[in-house]
Amino acid sequence: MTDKKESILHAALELFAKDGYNATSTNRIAKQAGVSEGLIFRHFGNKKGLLEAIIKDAEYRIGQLLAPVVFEDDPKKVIRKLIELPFSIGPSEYDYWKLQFKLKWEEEYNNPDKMKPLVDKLAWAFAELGYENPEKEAVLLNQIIDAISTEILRDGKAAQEPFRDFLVGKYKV
Amino acid sequence: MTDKKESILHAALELFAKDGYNATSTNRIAKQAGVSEGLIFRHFGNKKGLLEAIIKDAEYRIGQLLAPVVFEDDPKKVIRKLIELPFSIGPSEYDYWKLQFKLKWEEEYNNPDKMKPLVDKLAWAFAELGYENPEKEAVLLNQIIDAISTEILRDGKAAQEPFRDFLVGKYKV
DNA sequence: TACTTTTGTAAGTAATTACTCACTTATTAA
DNA sequence: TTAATAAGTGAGTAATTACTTACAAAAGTA
Repeated sequence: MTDKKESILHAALELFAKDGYNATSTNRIAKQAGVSEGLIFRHFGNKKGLLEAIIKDAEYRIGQLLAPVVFEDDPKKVIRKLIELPFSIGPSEYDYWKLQFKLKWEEEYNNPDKMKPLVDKLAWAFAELGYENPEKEAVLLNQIIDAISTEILRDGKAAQEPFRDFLVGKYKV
Repeated sequence: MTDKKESILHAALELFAKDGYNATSTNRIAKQAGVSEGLIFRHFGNKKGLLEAIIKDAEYRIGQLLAPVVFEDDPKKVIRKLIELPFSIGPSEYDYWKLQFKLKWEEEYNNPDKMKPLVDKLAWAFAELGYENPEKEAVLLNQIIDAISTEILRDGKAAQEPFRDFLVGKYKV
């Protein structure tokens, strides 16, 4: 991976996350990356190819972030770690998440099964803890974390901070 | 409101909800509405003006939908009615909701206080029912309903149906 | 060294974009 | 009836779009 190729990926991620895929022209990406516009097409074929490269990257990073939850063996800790997850995201990763959430509404790039390993692990944890409907509890908590992450990305961590303890208390983890 | 003006609003809503604001050209809107492109600008000034007219309309409809919850006086019924709300949305209203959710990520049109009256009512209901943290419970349930609505818009009601009873049971309403 | 491949650029391209303008037709008001 | 306003059209426009191409520099390889 050359420096300029990385510049393109970085600039495009930032702009796609801020303004959206369609509202971002390859011209602006090239300018922000400090490269010629043609280089985008040399490296990624077309604009969609650039988006797909970014998505691949984002999925890898999200996988890395979820790993400590999915590979945790103590059911209580599984739940606690997930609740704390959105608060542990560094601002440098914000753009990856923002793009991820925006793409949820672009049918072509929405992959509902992406979170399945996590939800499965949660269901296991809730089952271990004797919950009556572990699968539904799992989906529900996953949705809650999703919603909190959304709020954090929009308004920052501070406003959501009280929720961490509230949830930890509610689930007794 | 003339017929053609309404055609424009209807076509634009459909296309904005499906493909997004930026990916929808005024040319396509005019074609789908069966009017000349110039008429869009006669009625709405510019493309943004058209979007704003649709948003105004959508906010009114969402207000109408929330009214039965906000003006309910029995705290248990407040919660129950909110849980059942996303399942009572008619498919004819789907486009309004889809657009609403998509715009959440366009900073210019995101209005976080839109749901405040609802969350306040929920907080009141939870307080009446003796919950320890009524405000947080309110925000949490609001987020859950938000997430369920999102899923319904993407995959249909059927897949989310089991959650209605699950939540009604969980909140004992 | 000499040759090949990769990386990079600048100047194009045709198509599409949001929007304007001169004009006609319909509706309303005096 | 007539005058004024509103609704509607179709053919423009300049700017922007994603993408191409011809070519040069750099890097890798023998």
